[in-house]
Amino acid sequence: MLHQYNEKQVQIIIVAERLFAEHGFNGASVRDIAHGASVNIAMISYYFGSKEKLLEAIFAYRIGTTTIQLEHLLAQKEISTLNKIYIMIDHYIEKMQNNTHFFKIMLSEQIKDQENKGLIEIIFNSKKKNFDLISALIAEGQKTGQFKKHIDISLLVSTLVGATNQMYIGQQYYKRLNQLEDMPDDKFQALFKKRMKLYLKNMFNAILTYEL
Amino acid sequence: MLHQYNEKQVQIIIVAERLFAEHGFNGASVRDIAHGASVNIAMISYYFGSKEKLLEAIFAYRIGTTTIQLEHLLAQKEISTLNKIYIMIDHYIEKMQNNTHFFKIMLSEQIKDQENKGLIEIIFNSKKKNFDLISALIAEGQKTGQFKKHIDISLLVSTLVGATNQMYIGQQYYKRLNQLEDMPDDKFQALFKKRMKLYLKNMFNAILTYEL
Amino acid sequence: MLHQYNEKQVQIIIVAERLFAEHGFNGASVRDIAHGASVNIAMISYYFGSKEKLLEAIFAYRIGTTTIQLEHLLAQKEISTLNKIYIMIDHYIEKMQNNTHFFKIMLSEQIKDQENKGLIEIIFNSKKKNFDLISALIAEGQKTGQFKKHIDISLLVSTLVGATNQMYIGQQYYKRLNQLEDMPDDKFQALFKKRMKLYLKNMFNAILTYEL
Amino acid sequence: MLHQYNEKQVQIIIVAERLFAEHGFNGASVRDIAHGASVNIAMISYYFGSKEKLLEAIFAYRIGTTTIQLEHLLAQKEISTLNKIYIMIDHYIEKMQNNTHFFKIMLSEQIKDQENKGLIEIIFNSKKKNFDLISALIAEGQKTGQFKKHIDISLLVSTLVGATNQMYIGQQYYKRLNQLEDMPDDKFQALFKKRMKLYLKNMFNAILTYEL
DNA sequence: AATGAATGAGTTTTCATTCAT
DNA sequence: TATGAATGAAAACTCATTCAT
Repeated sequence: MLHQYNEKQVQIIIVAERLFAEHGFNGASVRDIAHGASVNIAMISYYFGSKEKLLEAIFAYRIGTTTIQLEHLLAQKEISTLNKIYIMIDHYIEKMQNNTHFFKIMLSEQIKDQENKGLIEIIFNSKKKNFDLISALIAEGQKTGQFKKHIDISLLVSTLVGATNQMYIGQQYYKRLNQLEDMPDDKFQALFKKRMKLYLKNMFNAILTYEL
Repeated sequence: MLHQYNEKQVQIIIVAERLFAEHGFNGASVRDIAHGASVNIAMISYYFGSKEKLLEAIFAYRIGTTTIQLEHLLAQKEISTLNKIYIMIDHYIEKMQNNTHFFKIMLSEQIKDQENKGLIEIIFNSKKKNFDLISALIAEGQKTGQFKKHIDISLLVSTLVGATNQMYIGQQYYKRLNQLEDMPDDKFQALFKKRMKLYLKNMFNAILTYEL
Repeated sequence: MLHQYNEKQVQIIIVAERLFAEHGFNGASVRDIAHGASVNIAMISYYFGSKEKLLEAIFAYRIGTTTIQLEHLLAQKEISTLNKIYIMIDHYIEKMQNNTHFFKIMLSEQIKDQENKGLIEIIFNSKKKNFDLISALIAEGQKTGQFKKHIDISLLVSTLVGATNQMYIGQQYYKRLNQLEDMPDDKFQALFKKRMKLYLKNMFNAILTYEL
Repeated sequence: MLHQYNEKQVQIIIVAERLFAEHGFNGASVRDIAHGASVNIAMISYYFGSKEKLLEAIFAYRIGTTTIQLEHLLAQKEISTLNKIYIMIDHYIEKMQNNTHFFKIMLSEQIKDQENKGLIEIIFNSKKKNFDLISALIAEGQKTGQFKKHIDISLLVSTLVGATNQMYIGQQYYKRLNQLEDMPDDKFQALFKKRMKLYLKNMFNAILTYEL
């Protein structure tokens, strides 16, 4: 299951991830990836079999390491359910920021009509894990009466994922629409992240607790 | 401003839109588009100049016709502000469903590092319109005290757009996660749309009115 | 023999001549020519039959009008043979300067392996006329003892044509090699022409009169 | 500086040189060149980067090896200045005959409005070398009083180059104008070369020594 | 007589992959 | 194990010409 990639393979994966994110899967050429990773062109076929398999390798490399730590975090008893939601939001945003490239690829691949069956399964399993994790969390909150009944978990997850992605993708537009173009980029990033977190927490609080 | 495309040009645009959505911009070849539209390959250069320009034409074709009707709808006096929000949500979902391909392309192009400056402007202008429209709406609700203060419009729009997109994109996963695989597709679609609309309306109600 | 070209045809010929000279026959496209002449693309095939025929038309247009005036000039009795040579040189240089484009095309077409049989004949006839004209002139000079015997007329003509062409083509190199780059272009042109004429006259004088 | 081309690259260069000479740069297709050199089409991009770069490679390949031997020849002390001029003429004609294709390309590229800046420099440097070499030679002759004063070296070189090129290019016309069409081609070639050499030597003798 | 639309064959270049070593 | 060389297929685009009107 857990592939062990050697140094050069990881090098290739990192570069490929960036180029796939920046130009799309078809827009990034094996040549460019090889050049970016300072390896011979033939190495990509040699190591991964094909360009498609390289994409899968990226998923295998990134997805393996993710959910576990969150699981542990959420298992802790002394934290309130709502705080766990907040932690999850923070966690998601941080993870997205640290894996921008991968998040973009993941989104891109979901948009397309996926010819690649392998990826569909990988993505489904990842979603399933999130779904189960959050289901448990919501159930916990509902049992204590903190959260309202009848919450569509799938749509709730889509809300978190979709809203966050969209915010992140639309960062530059946010800058312009809110006249923050003069702010230096690192300052803006910090401000933006703060606002996102606050906004999403308020939103989830509202969604989960406010009954019409 | 408003390009008038002839029958064959529209034919090409429709096919290109579908193929760009299904395979990405670089994944769809001019050859395939020409074949799909039953025109000679050279016609695409002849009519649009280049593949990139064809993409821009798709945007020009789709974006021109959109916001106007919504503007009129929201201008009506006898509808309550909250209902206008609901109308907007319905409108967005319907529009998305009727323009799936275009929505996917739009999202795809936002994900990539946009080399195409023309598109960035087109997308920005579209976002600006939505932003202004919703800003006015929210302000209206705030003035009457229905909506809470301090709402980040940009993030709110991102929430609508992102959540809806993500739901729509993840439809097939939704089906599997909620054990609806046996339901015929048209029935599922109807059910899904109903749930989305309901969910989003509740969500927006909560977001806009619930003060911590 | 003498085609009569209408206004639009002449327009096309002028533009084609320039573009063929600047980019070569294959480097200049019918599209560019049509655009440059502000006519419909189809007009070129319509008027001339094909791109190749257009090239022939340029030759027909340019060659028809040339030698006659020189013939008259050289027929005059009161001018000395050597002065006639000088007149011919001046005439050739002026003609070249006023028909740069055509001269370039003519040279270009001679360089290539000529697939176009029509052109070969046209060029041959033009050469034949020059040959005959100069033969008569030289014979005249030889009869009076002014010119030396045994002059290879073909090579002599090649010398005039080739040297002048080469000088003209290499103008910019001349400028740089002789450190005249700061001189304004019109001044340089005048100087260059003056030098060419003087040089060639001296040269021909030497060639024709100096016996080892 | 001096590129080292491998066997296949040289193969391509030789074929490209011929085809560029015969049909012009734009008239010769990469496909034809590849076919002529019995290599895969992609190899041309692979080896040279592009068609234009291939043209530059031809220049690099041909120009590197030329002037050196002439320099040595002219450096010899025991040969009279005039004889050096004769040697130079013989040398130039032989070189032209052995590099017909390249000479044609060189001329072609000078005729066109050169978009290719690289080539301009290459050609200029080559001209500069010839210019310097001949300048020294002429100065030598002038010092001994053999040659007349005030000789425009640039125009003199143009005369040699232009006249010789023009003669060579107009070979077939020469044949017809001098009724030598029945002579077998190899015999004609030999005769023609002999006549050219003799003619040019006489001409240069006259030009350099005959003062009006 | 004149032309906008259309076309098939052509262009150069790049692609992901495989081969020979 | 690793790689420079090589390749066939495909890419987007342009070509000169013709068609329908």
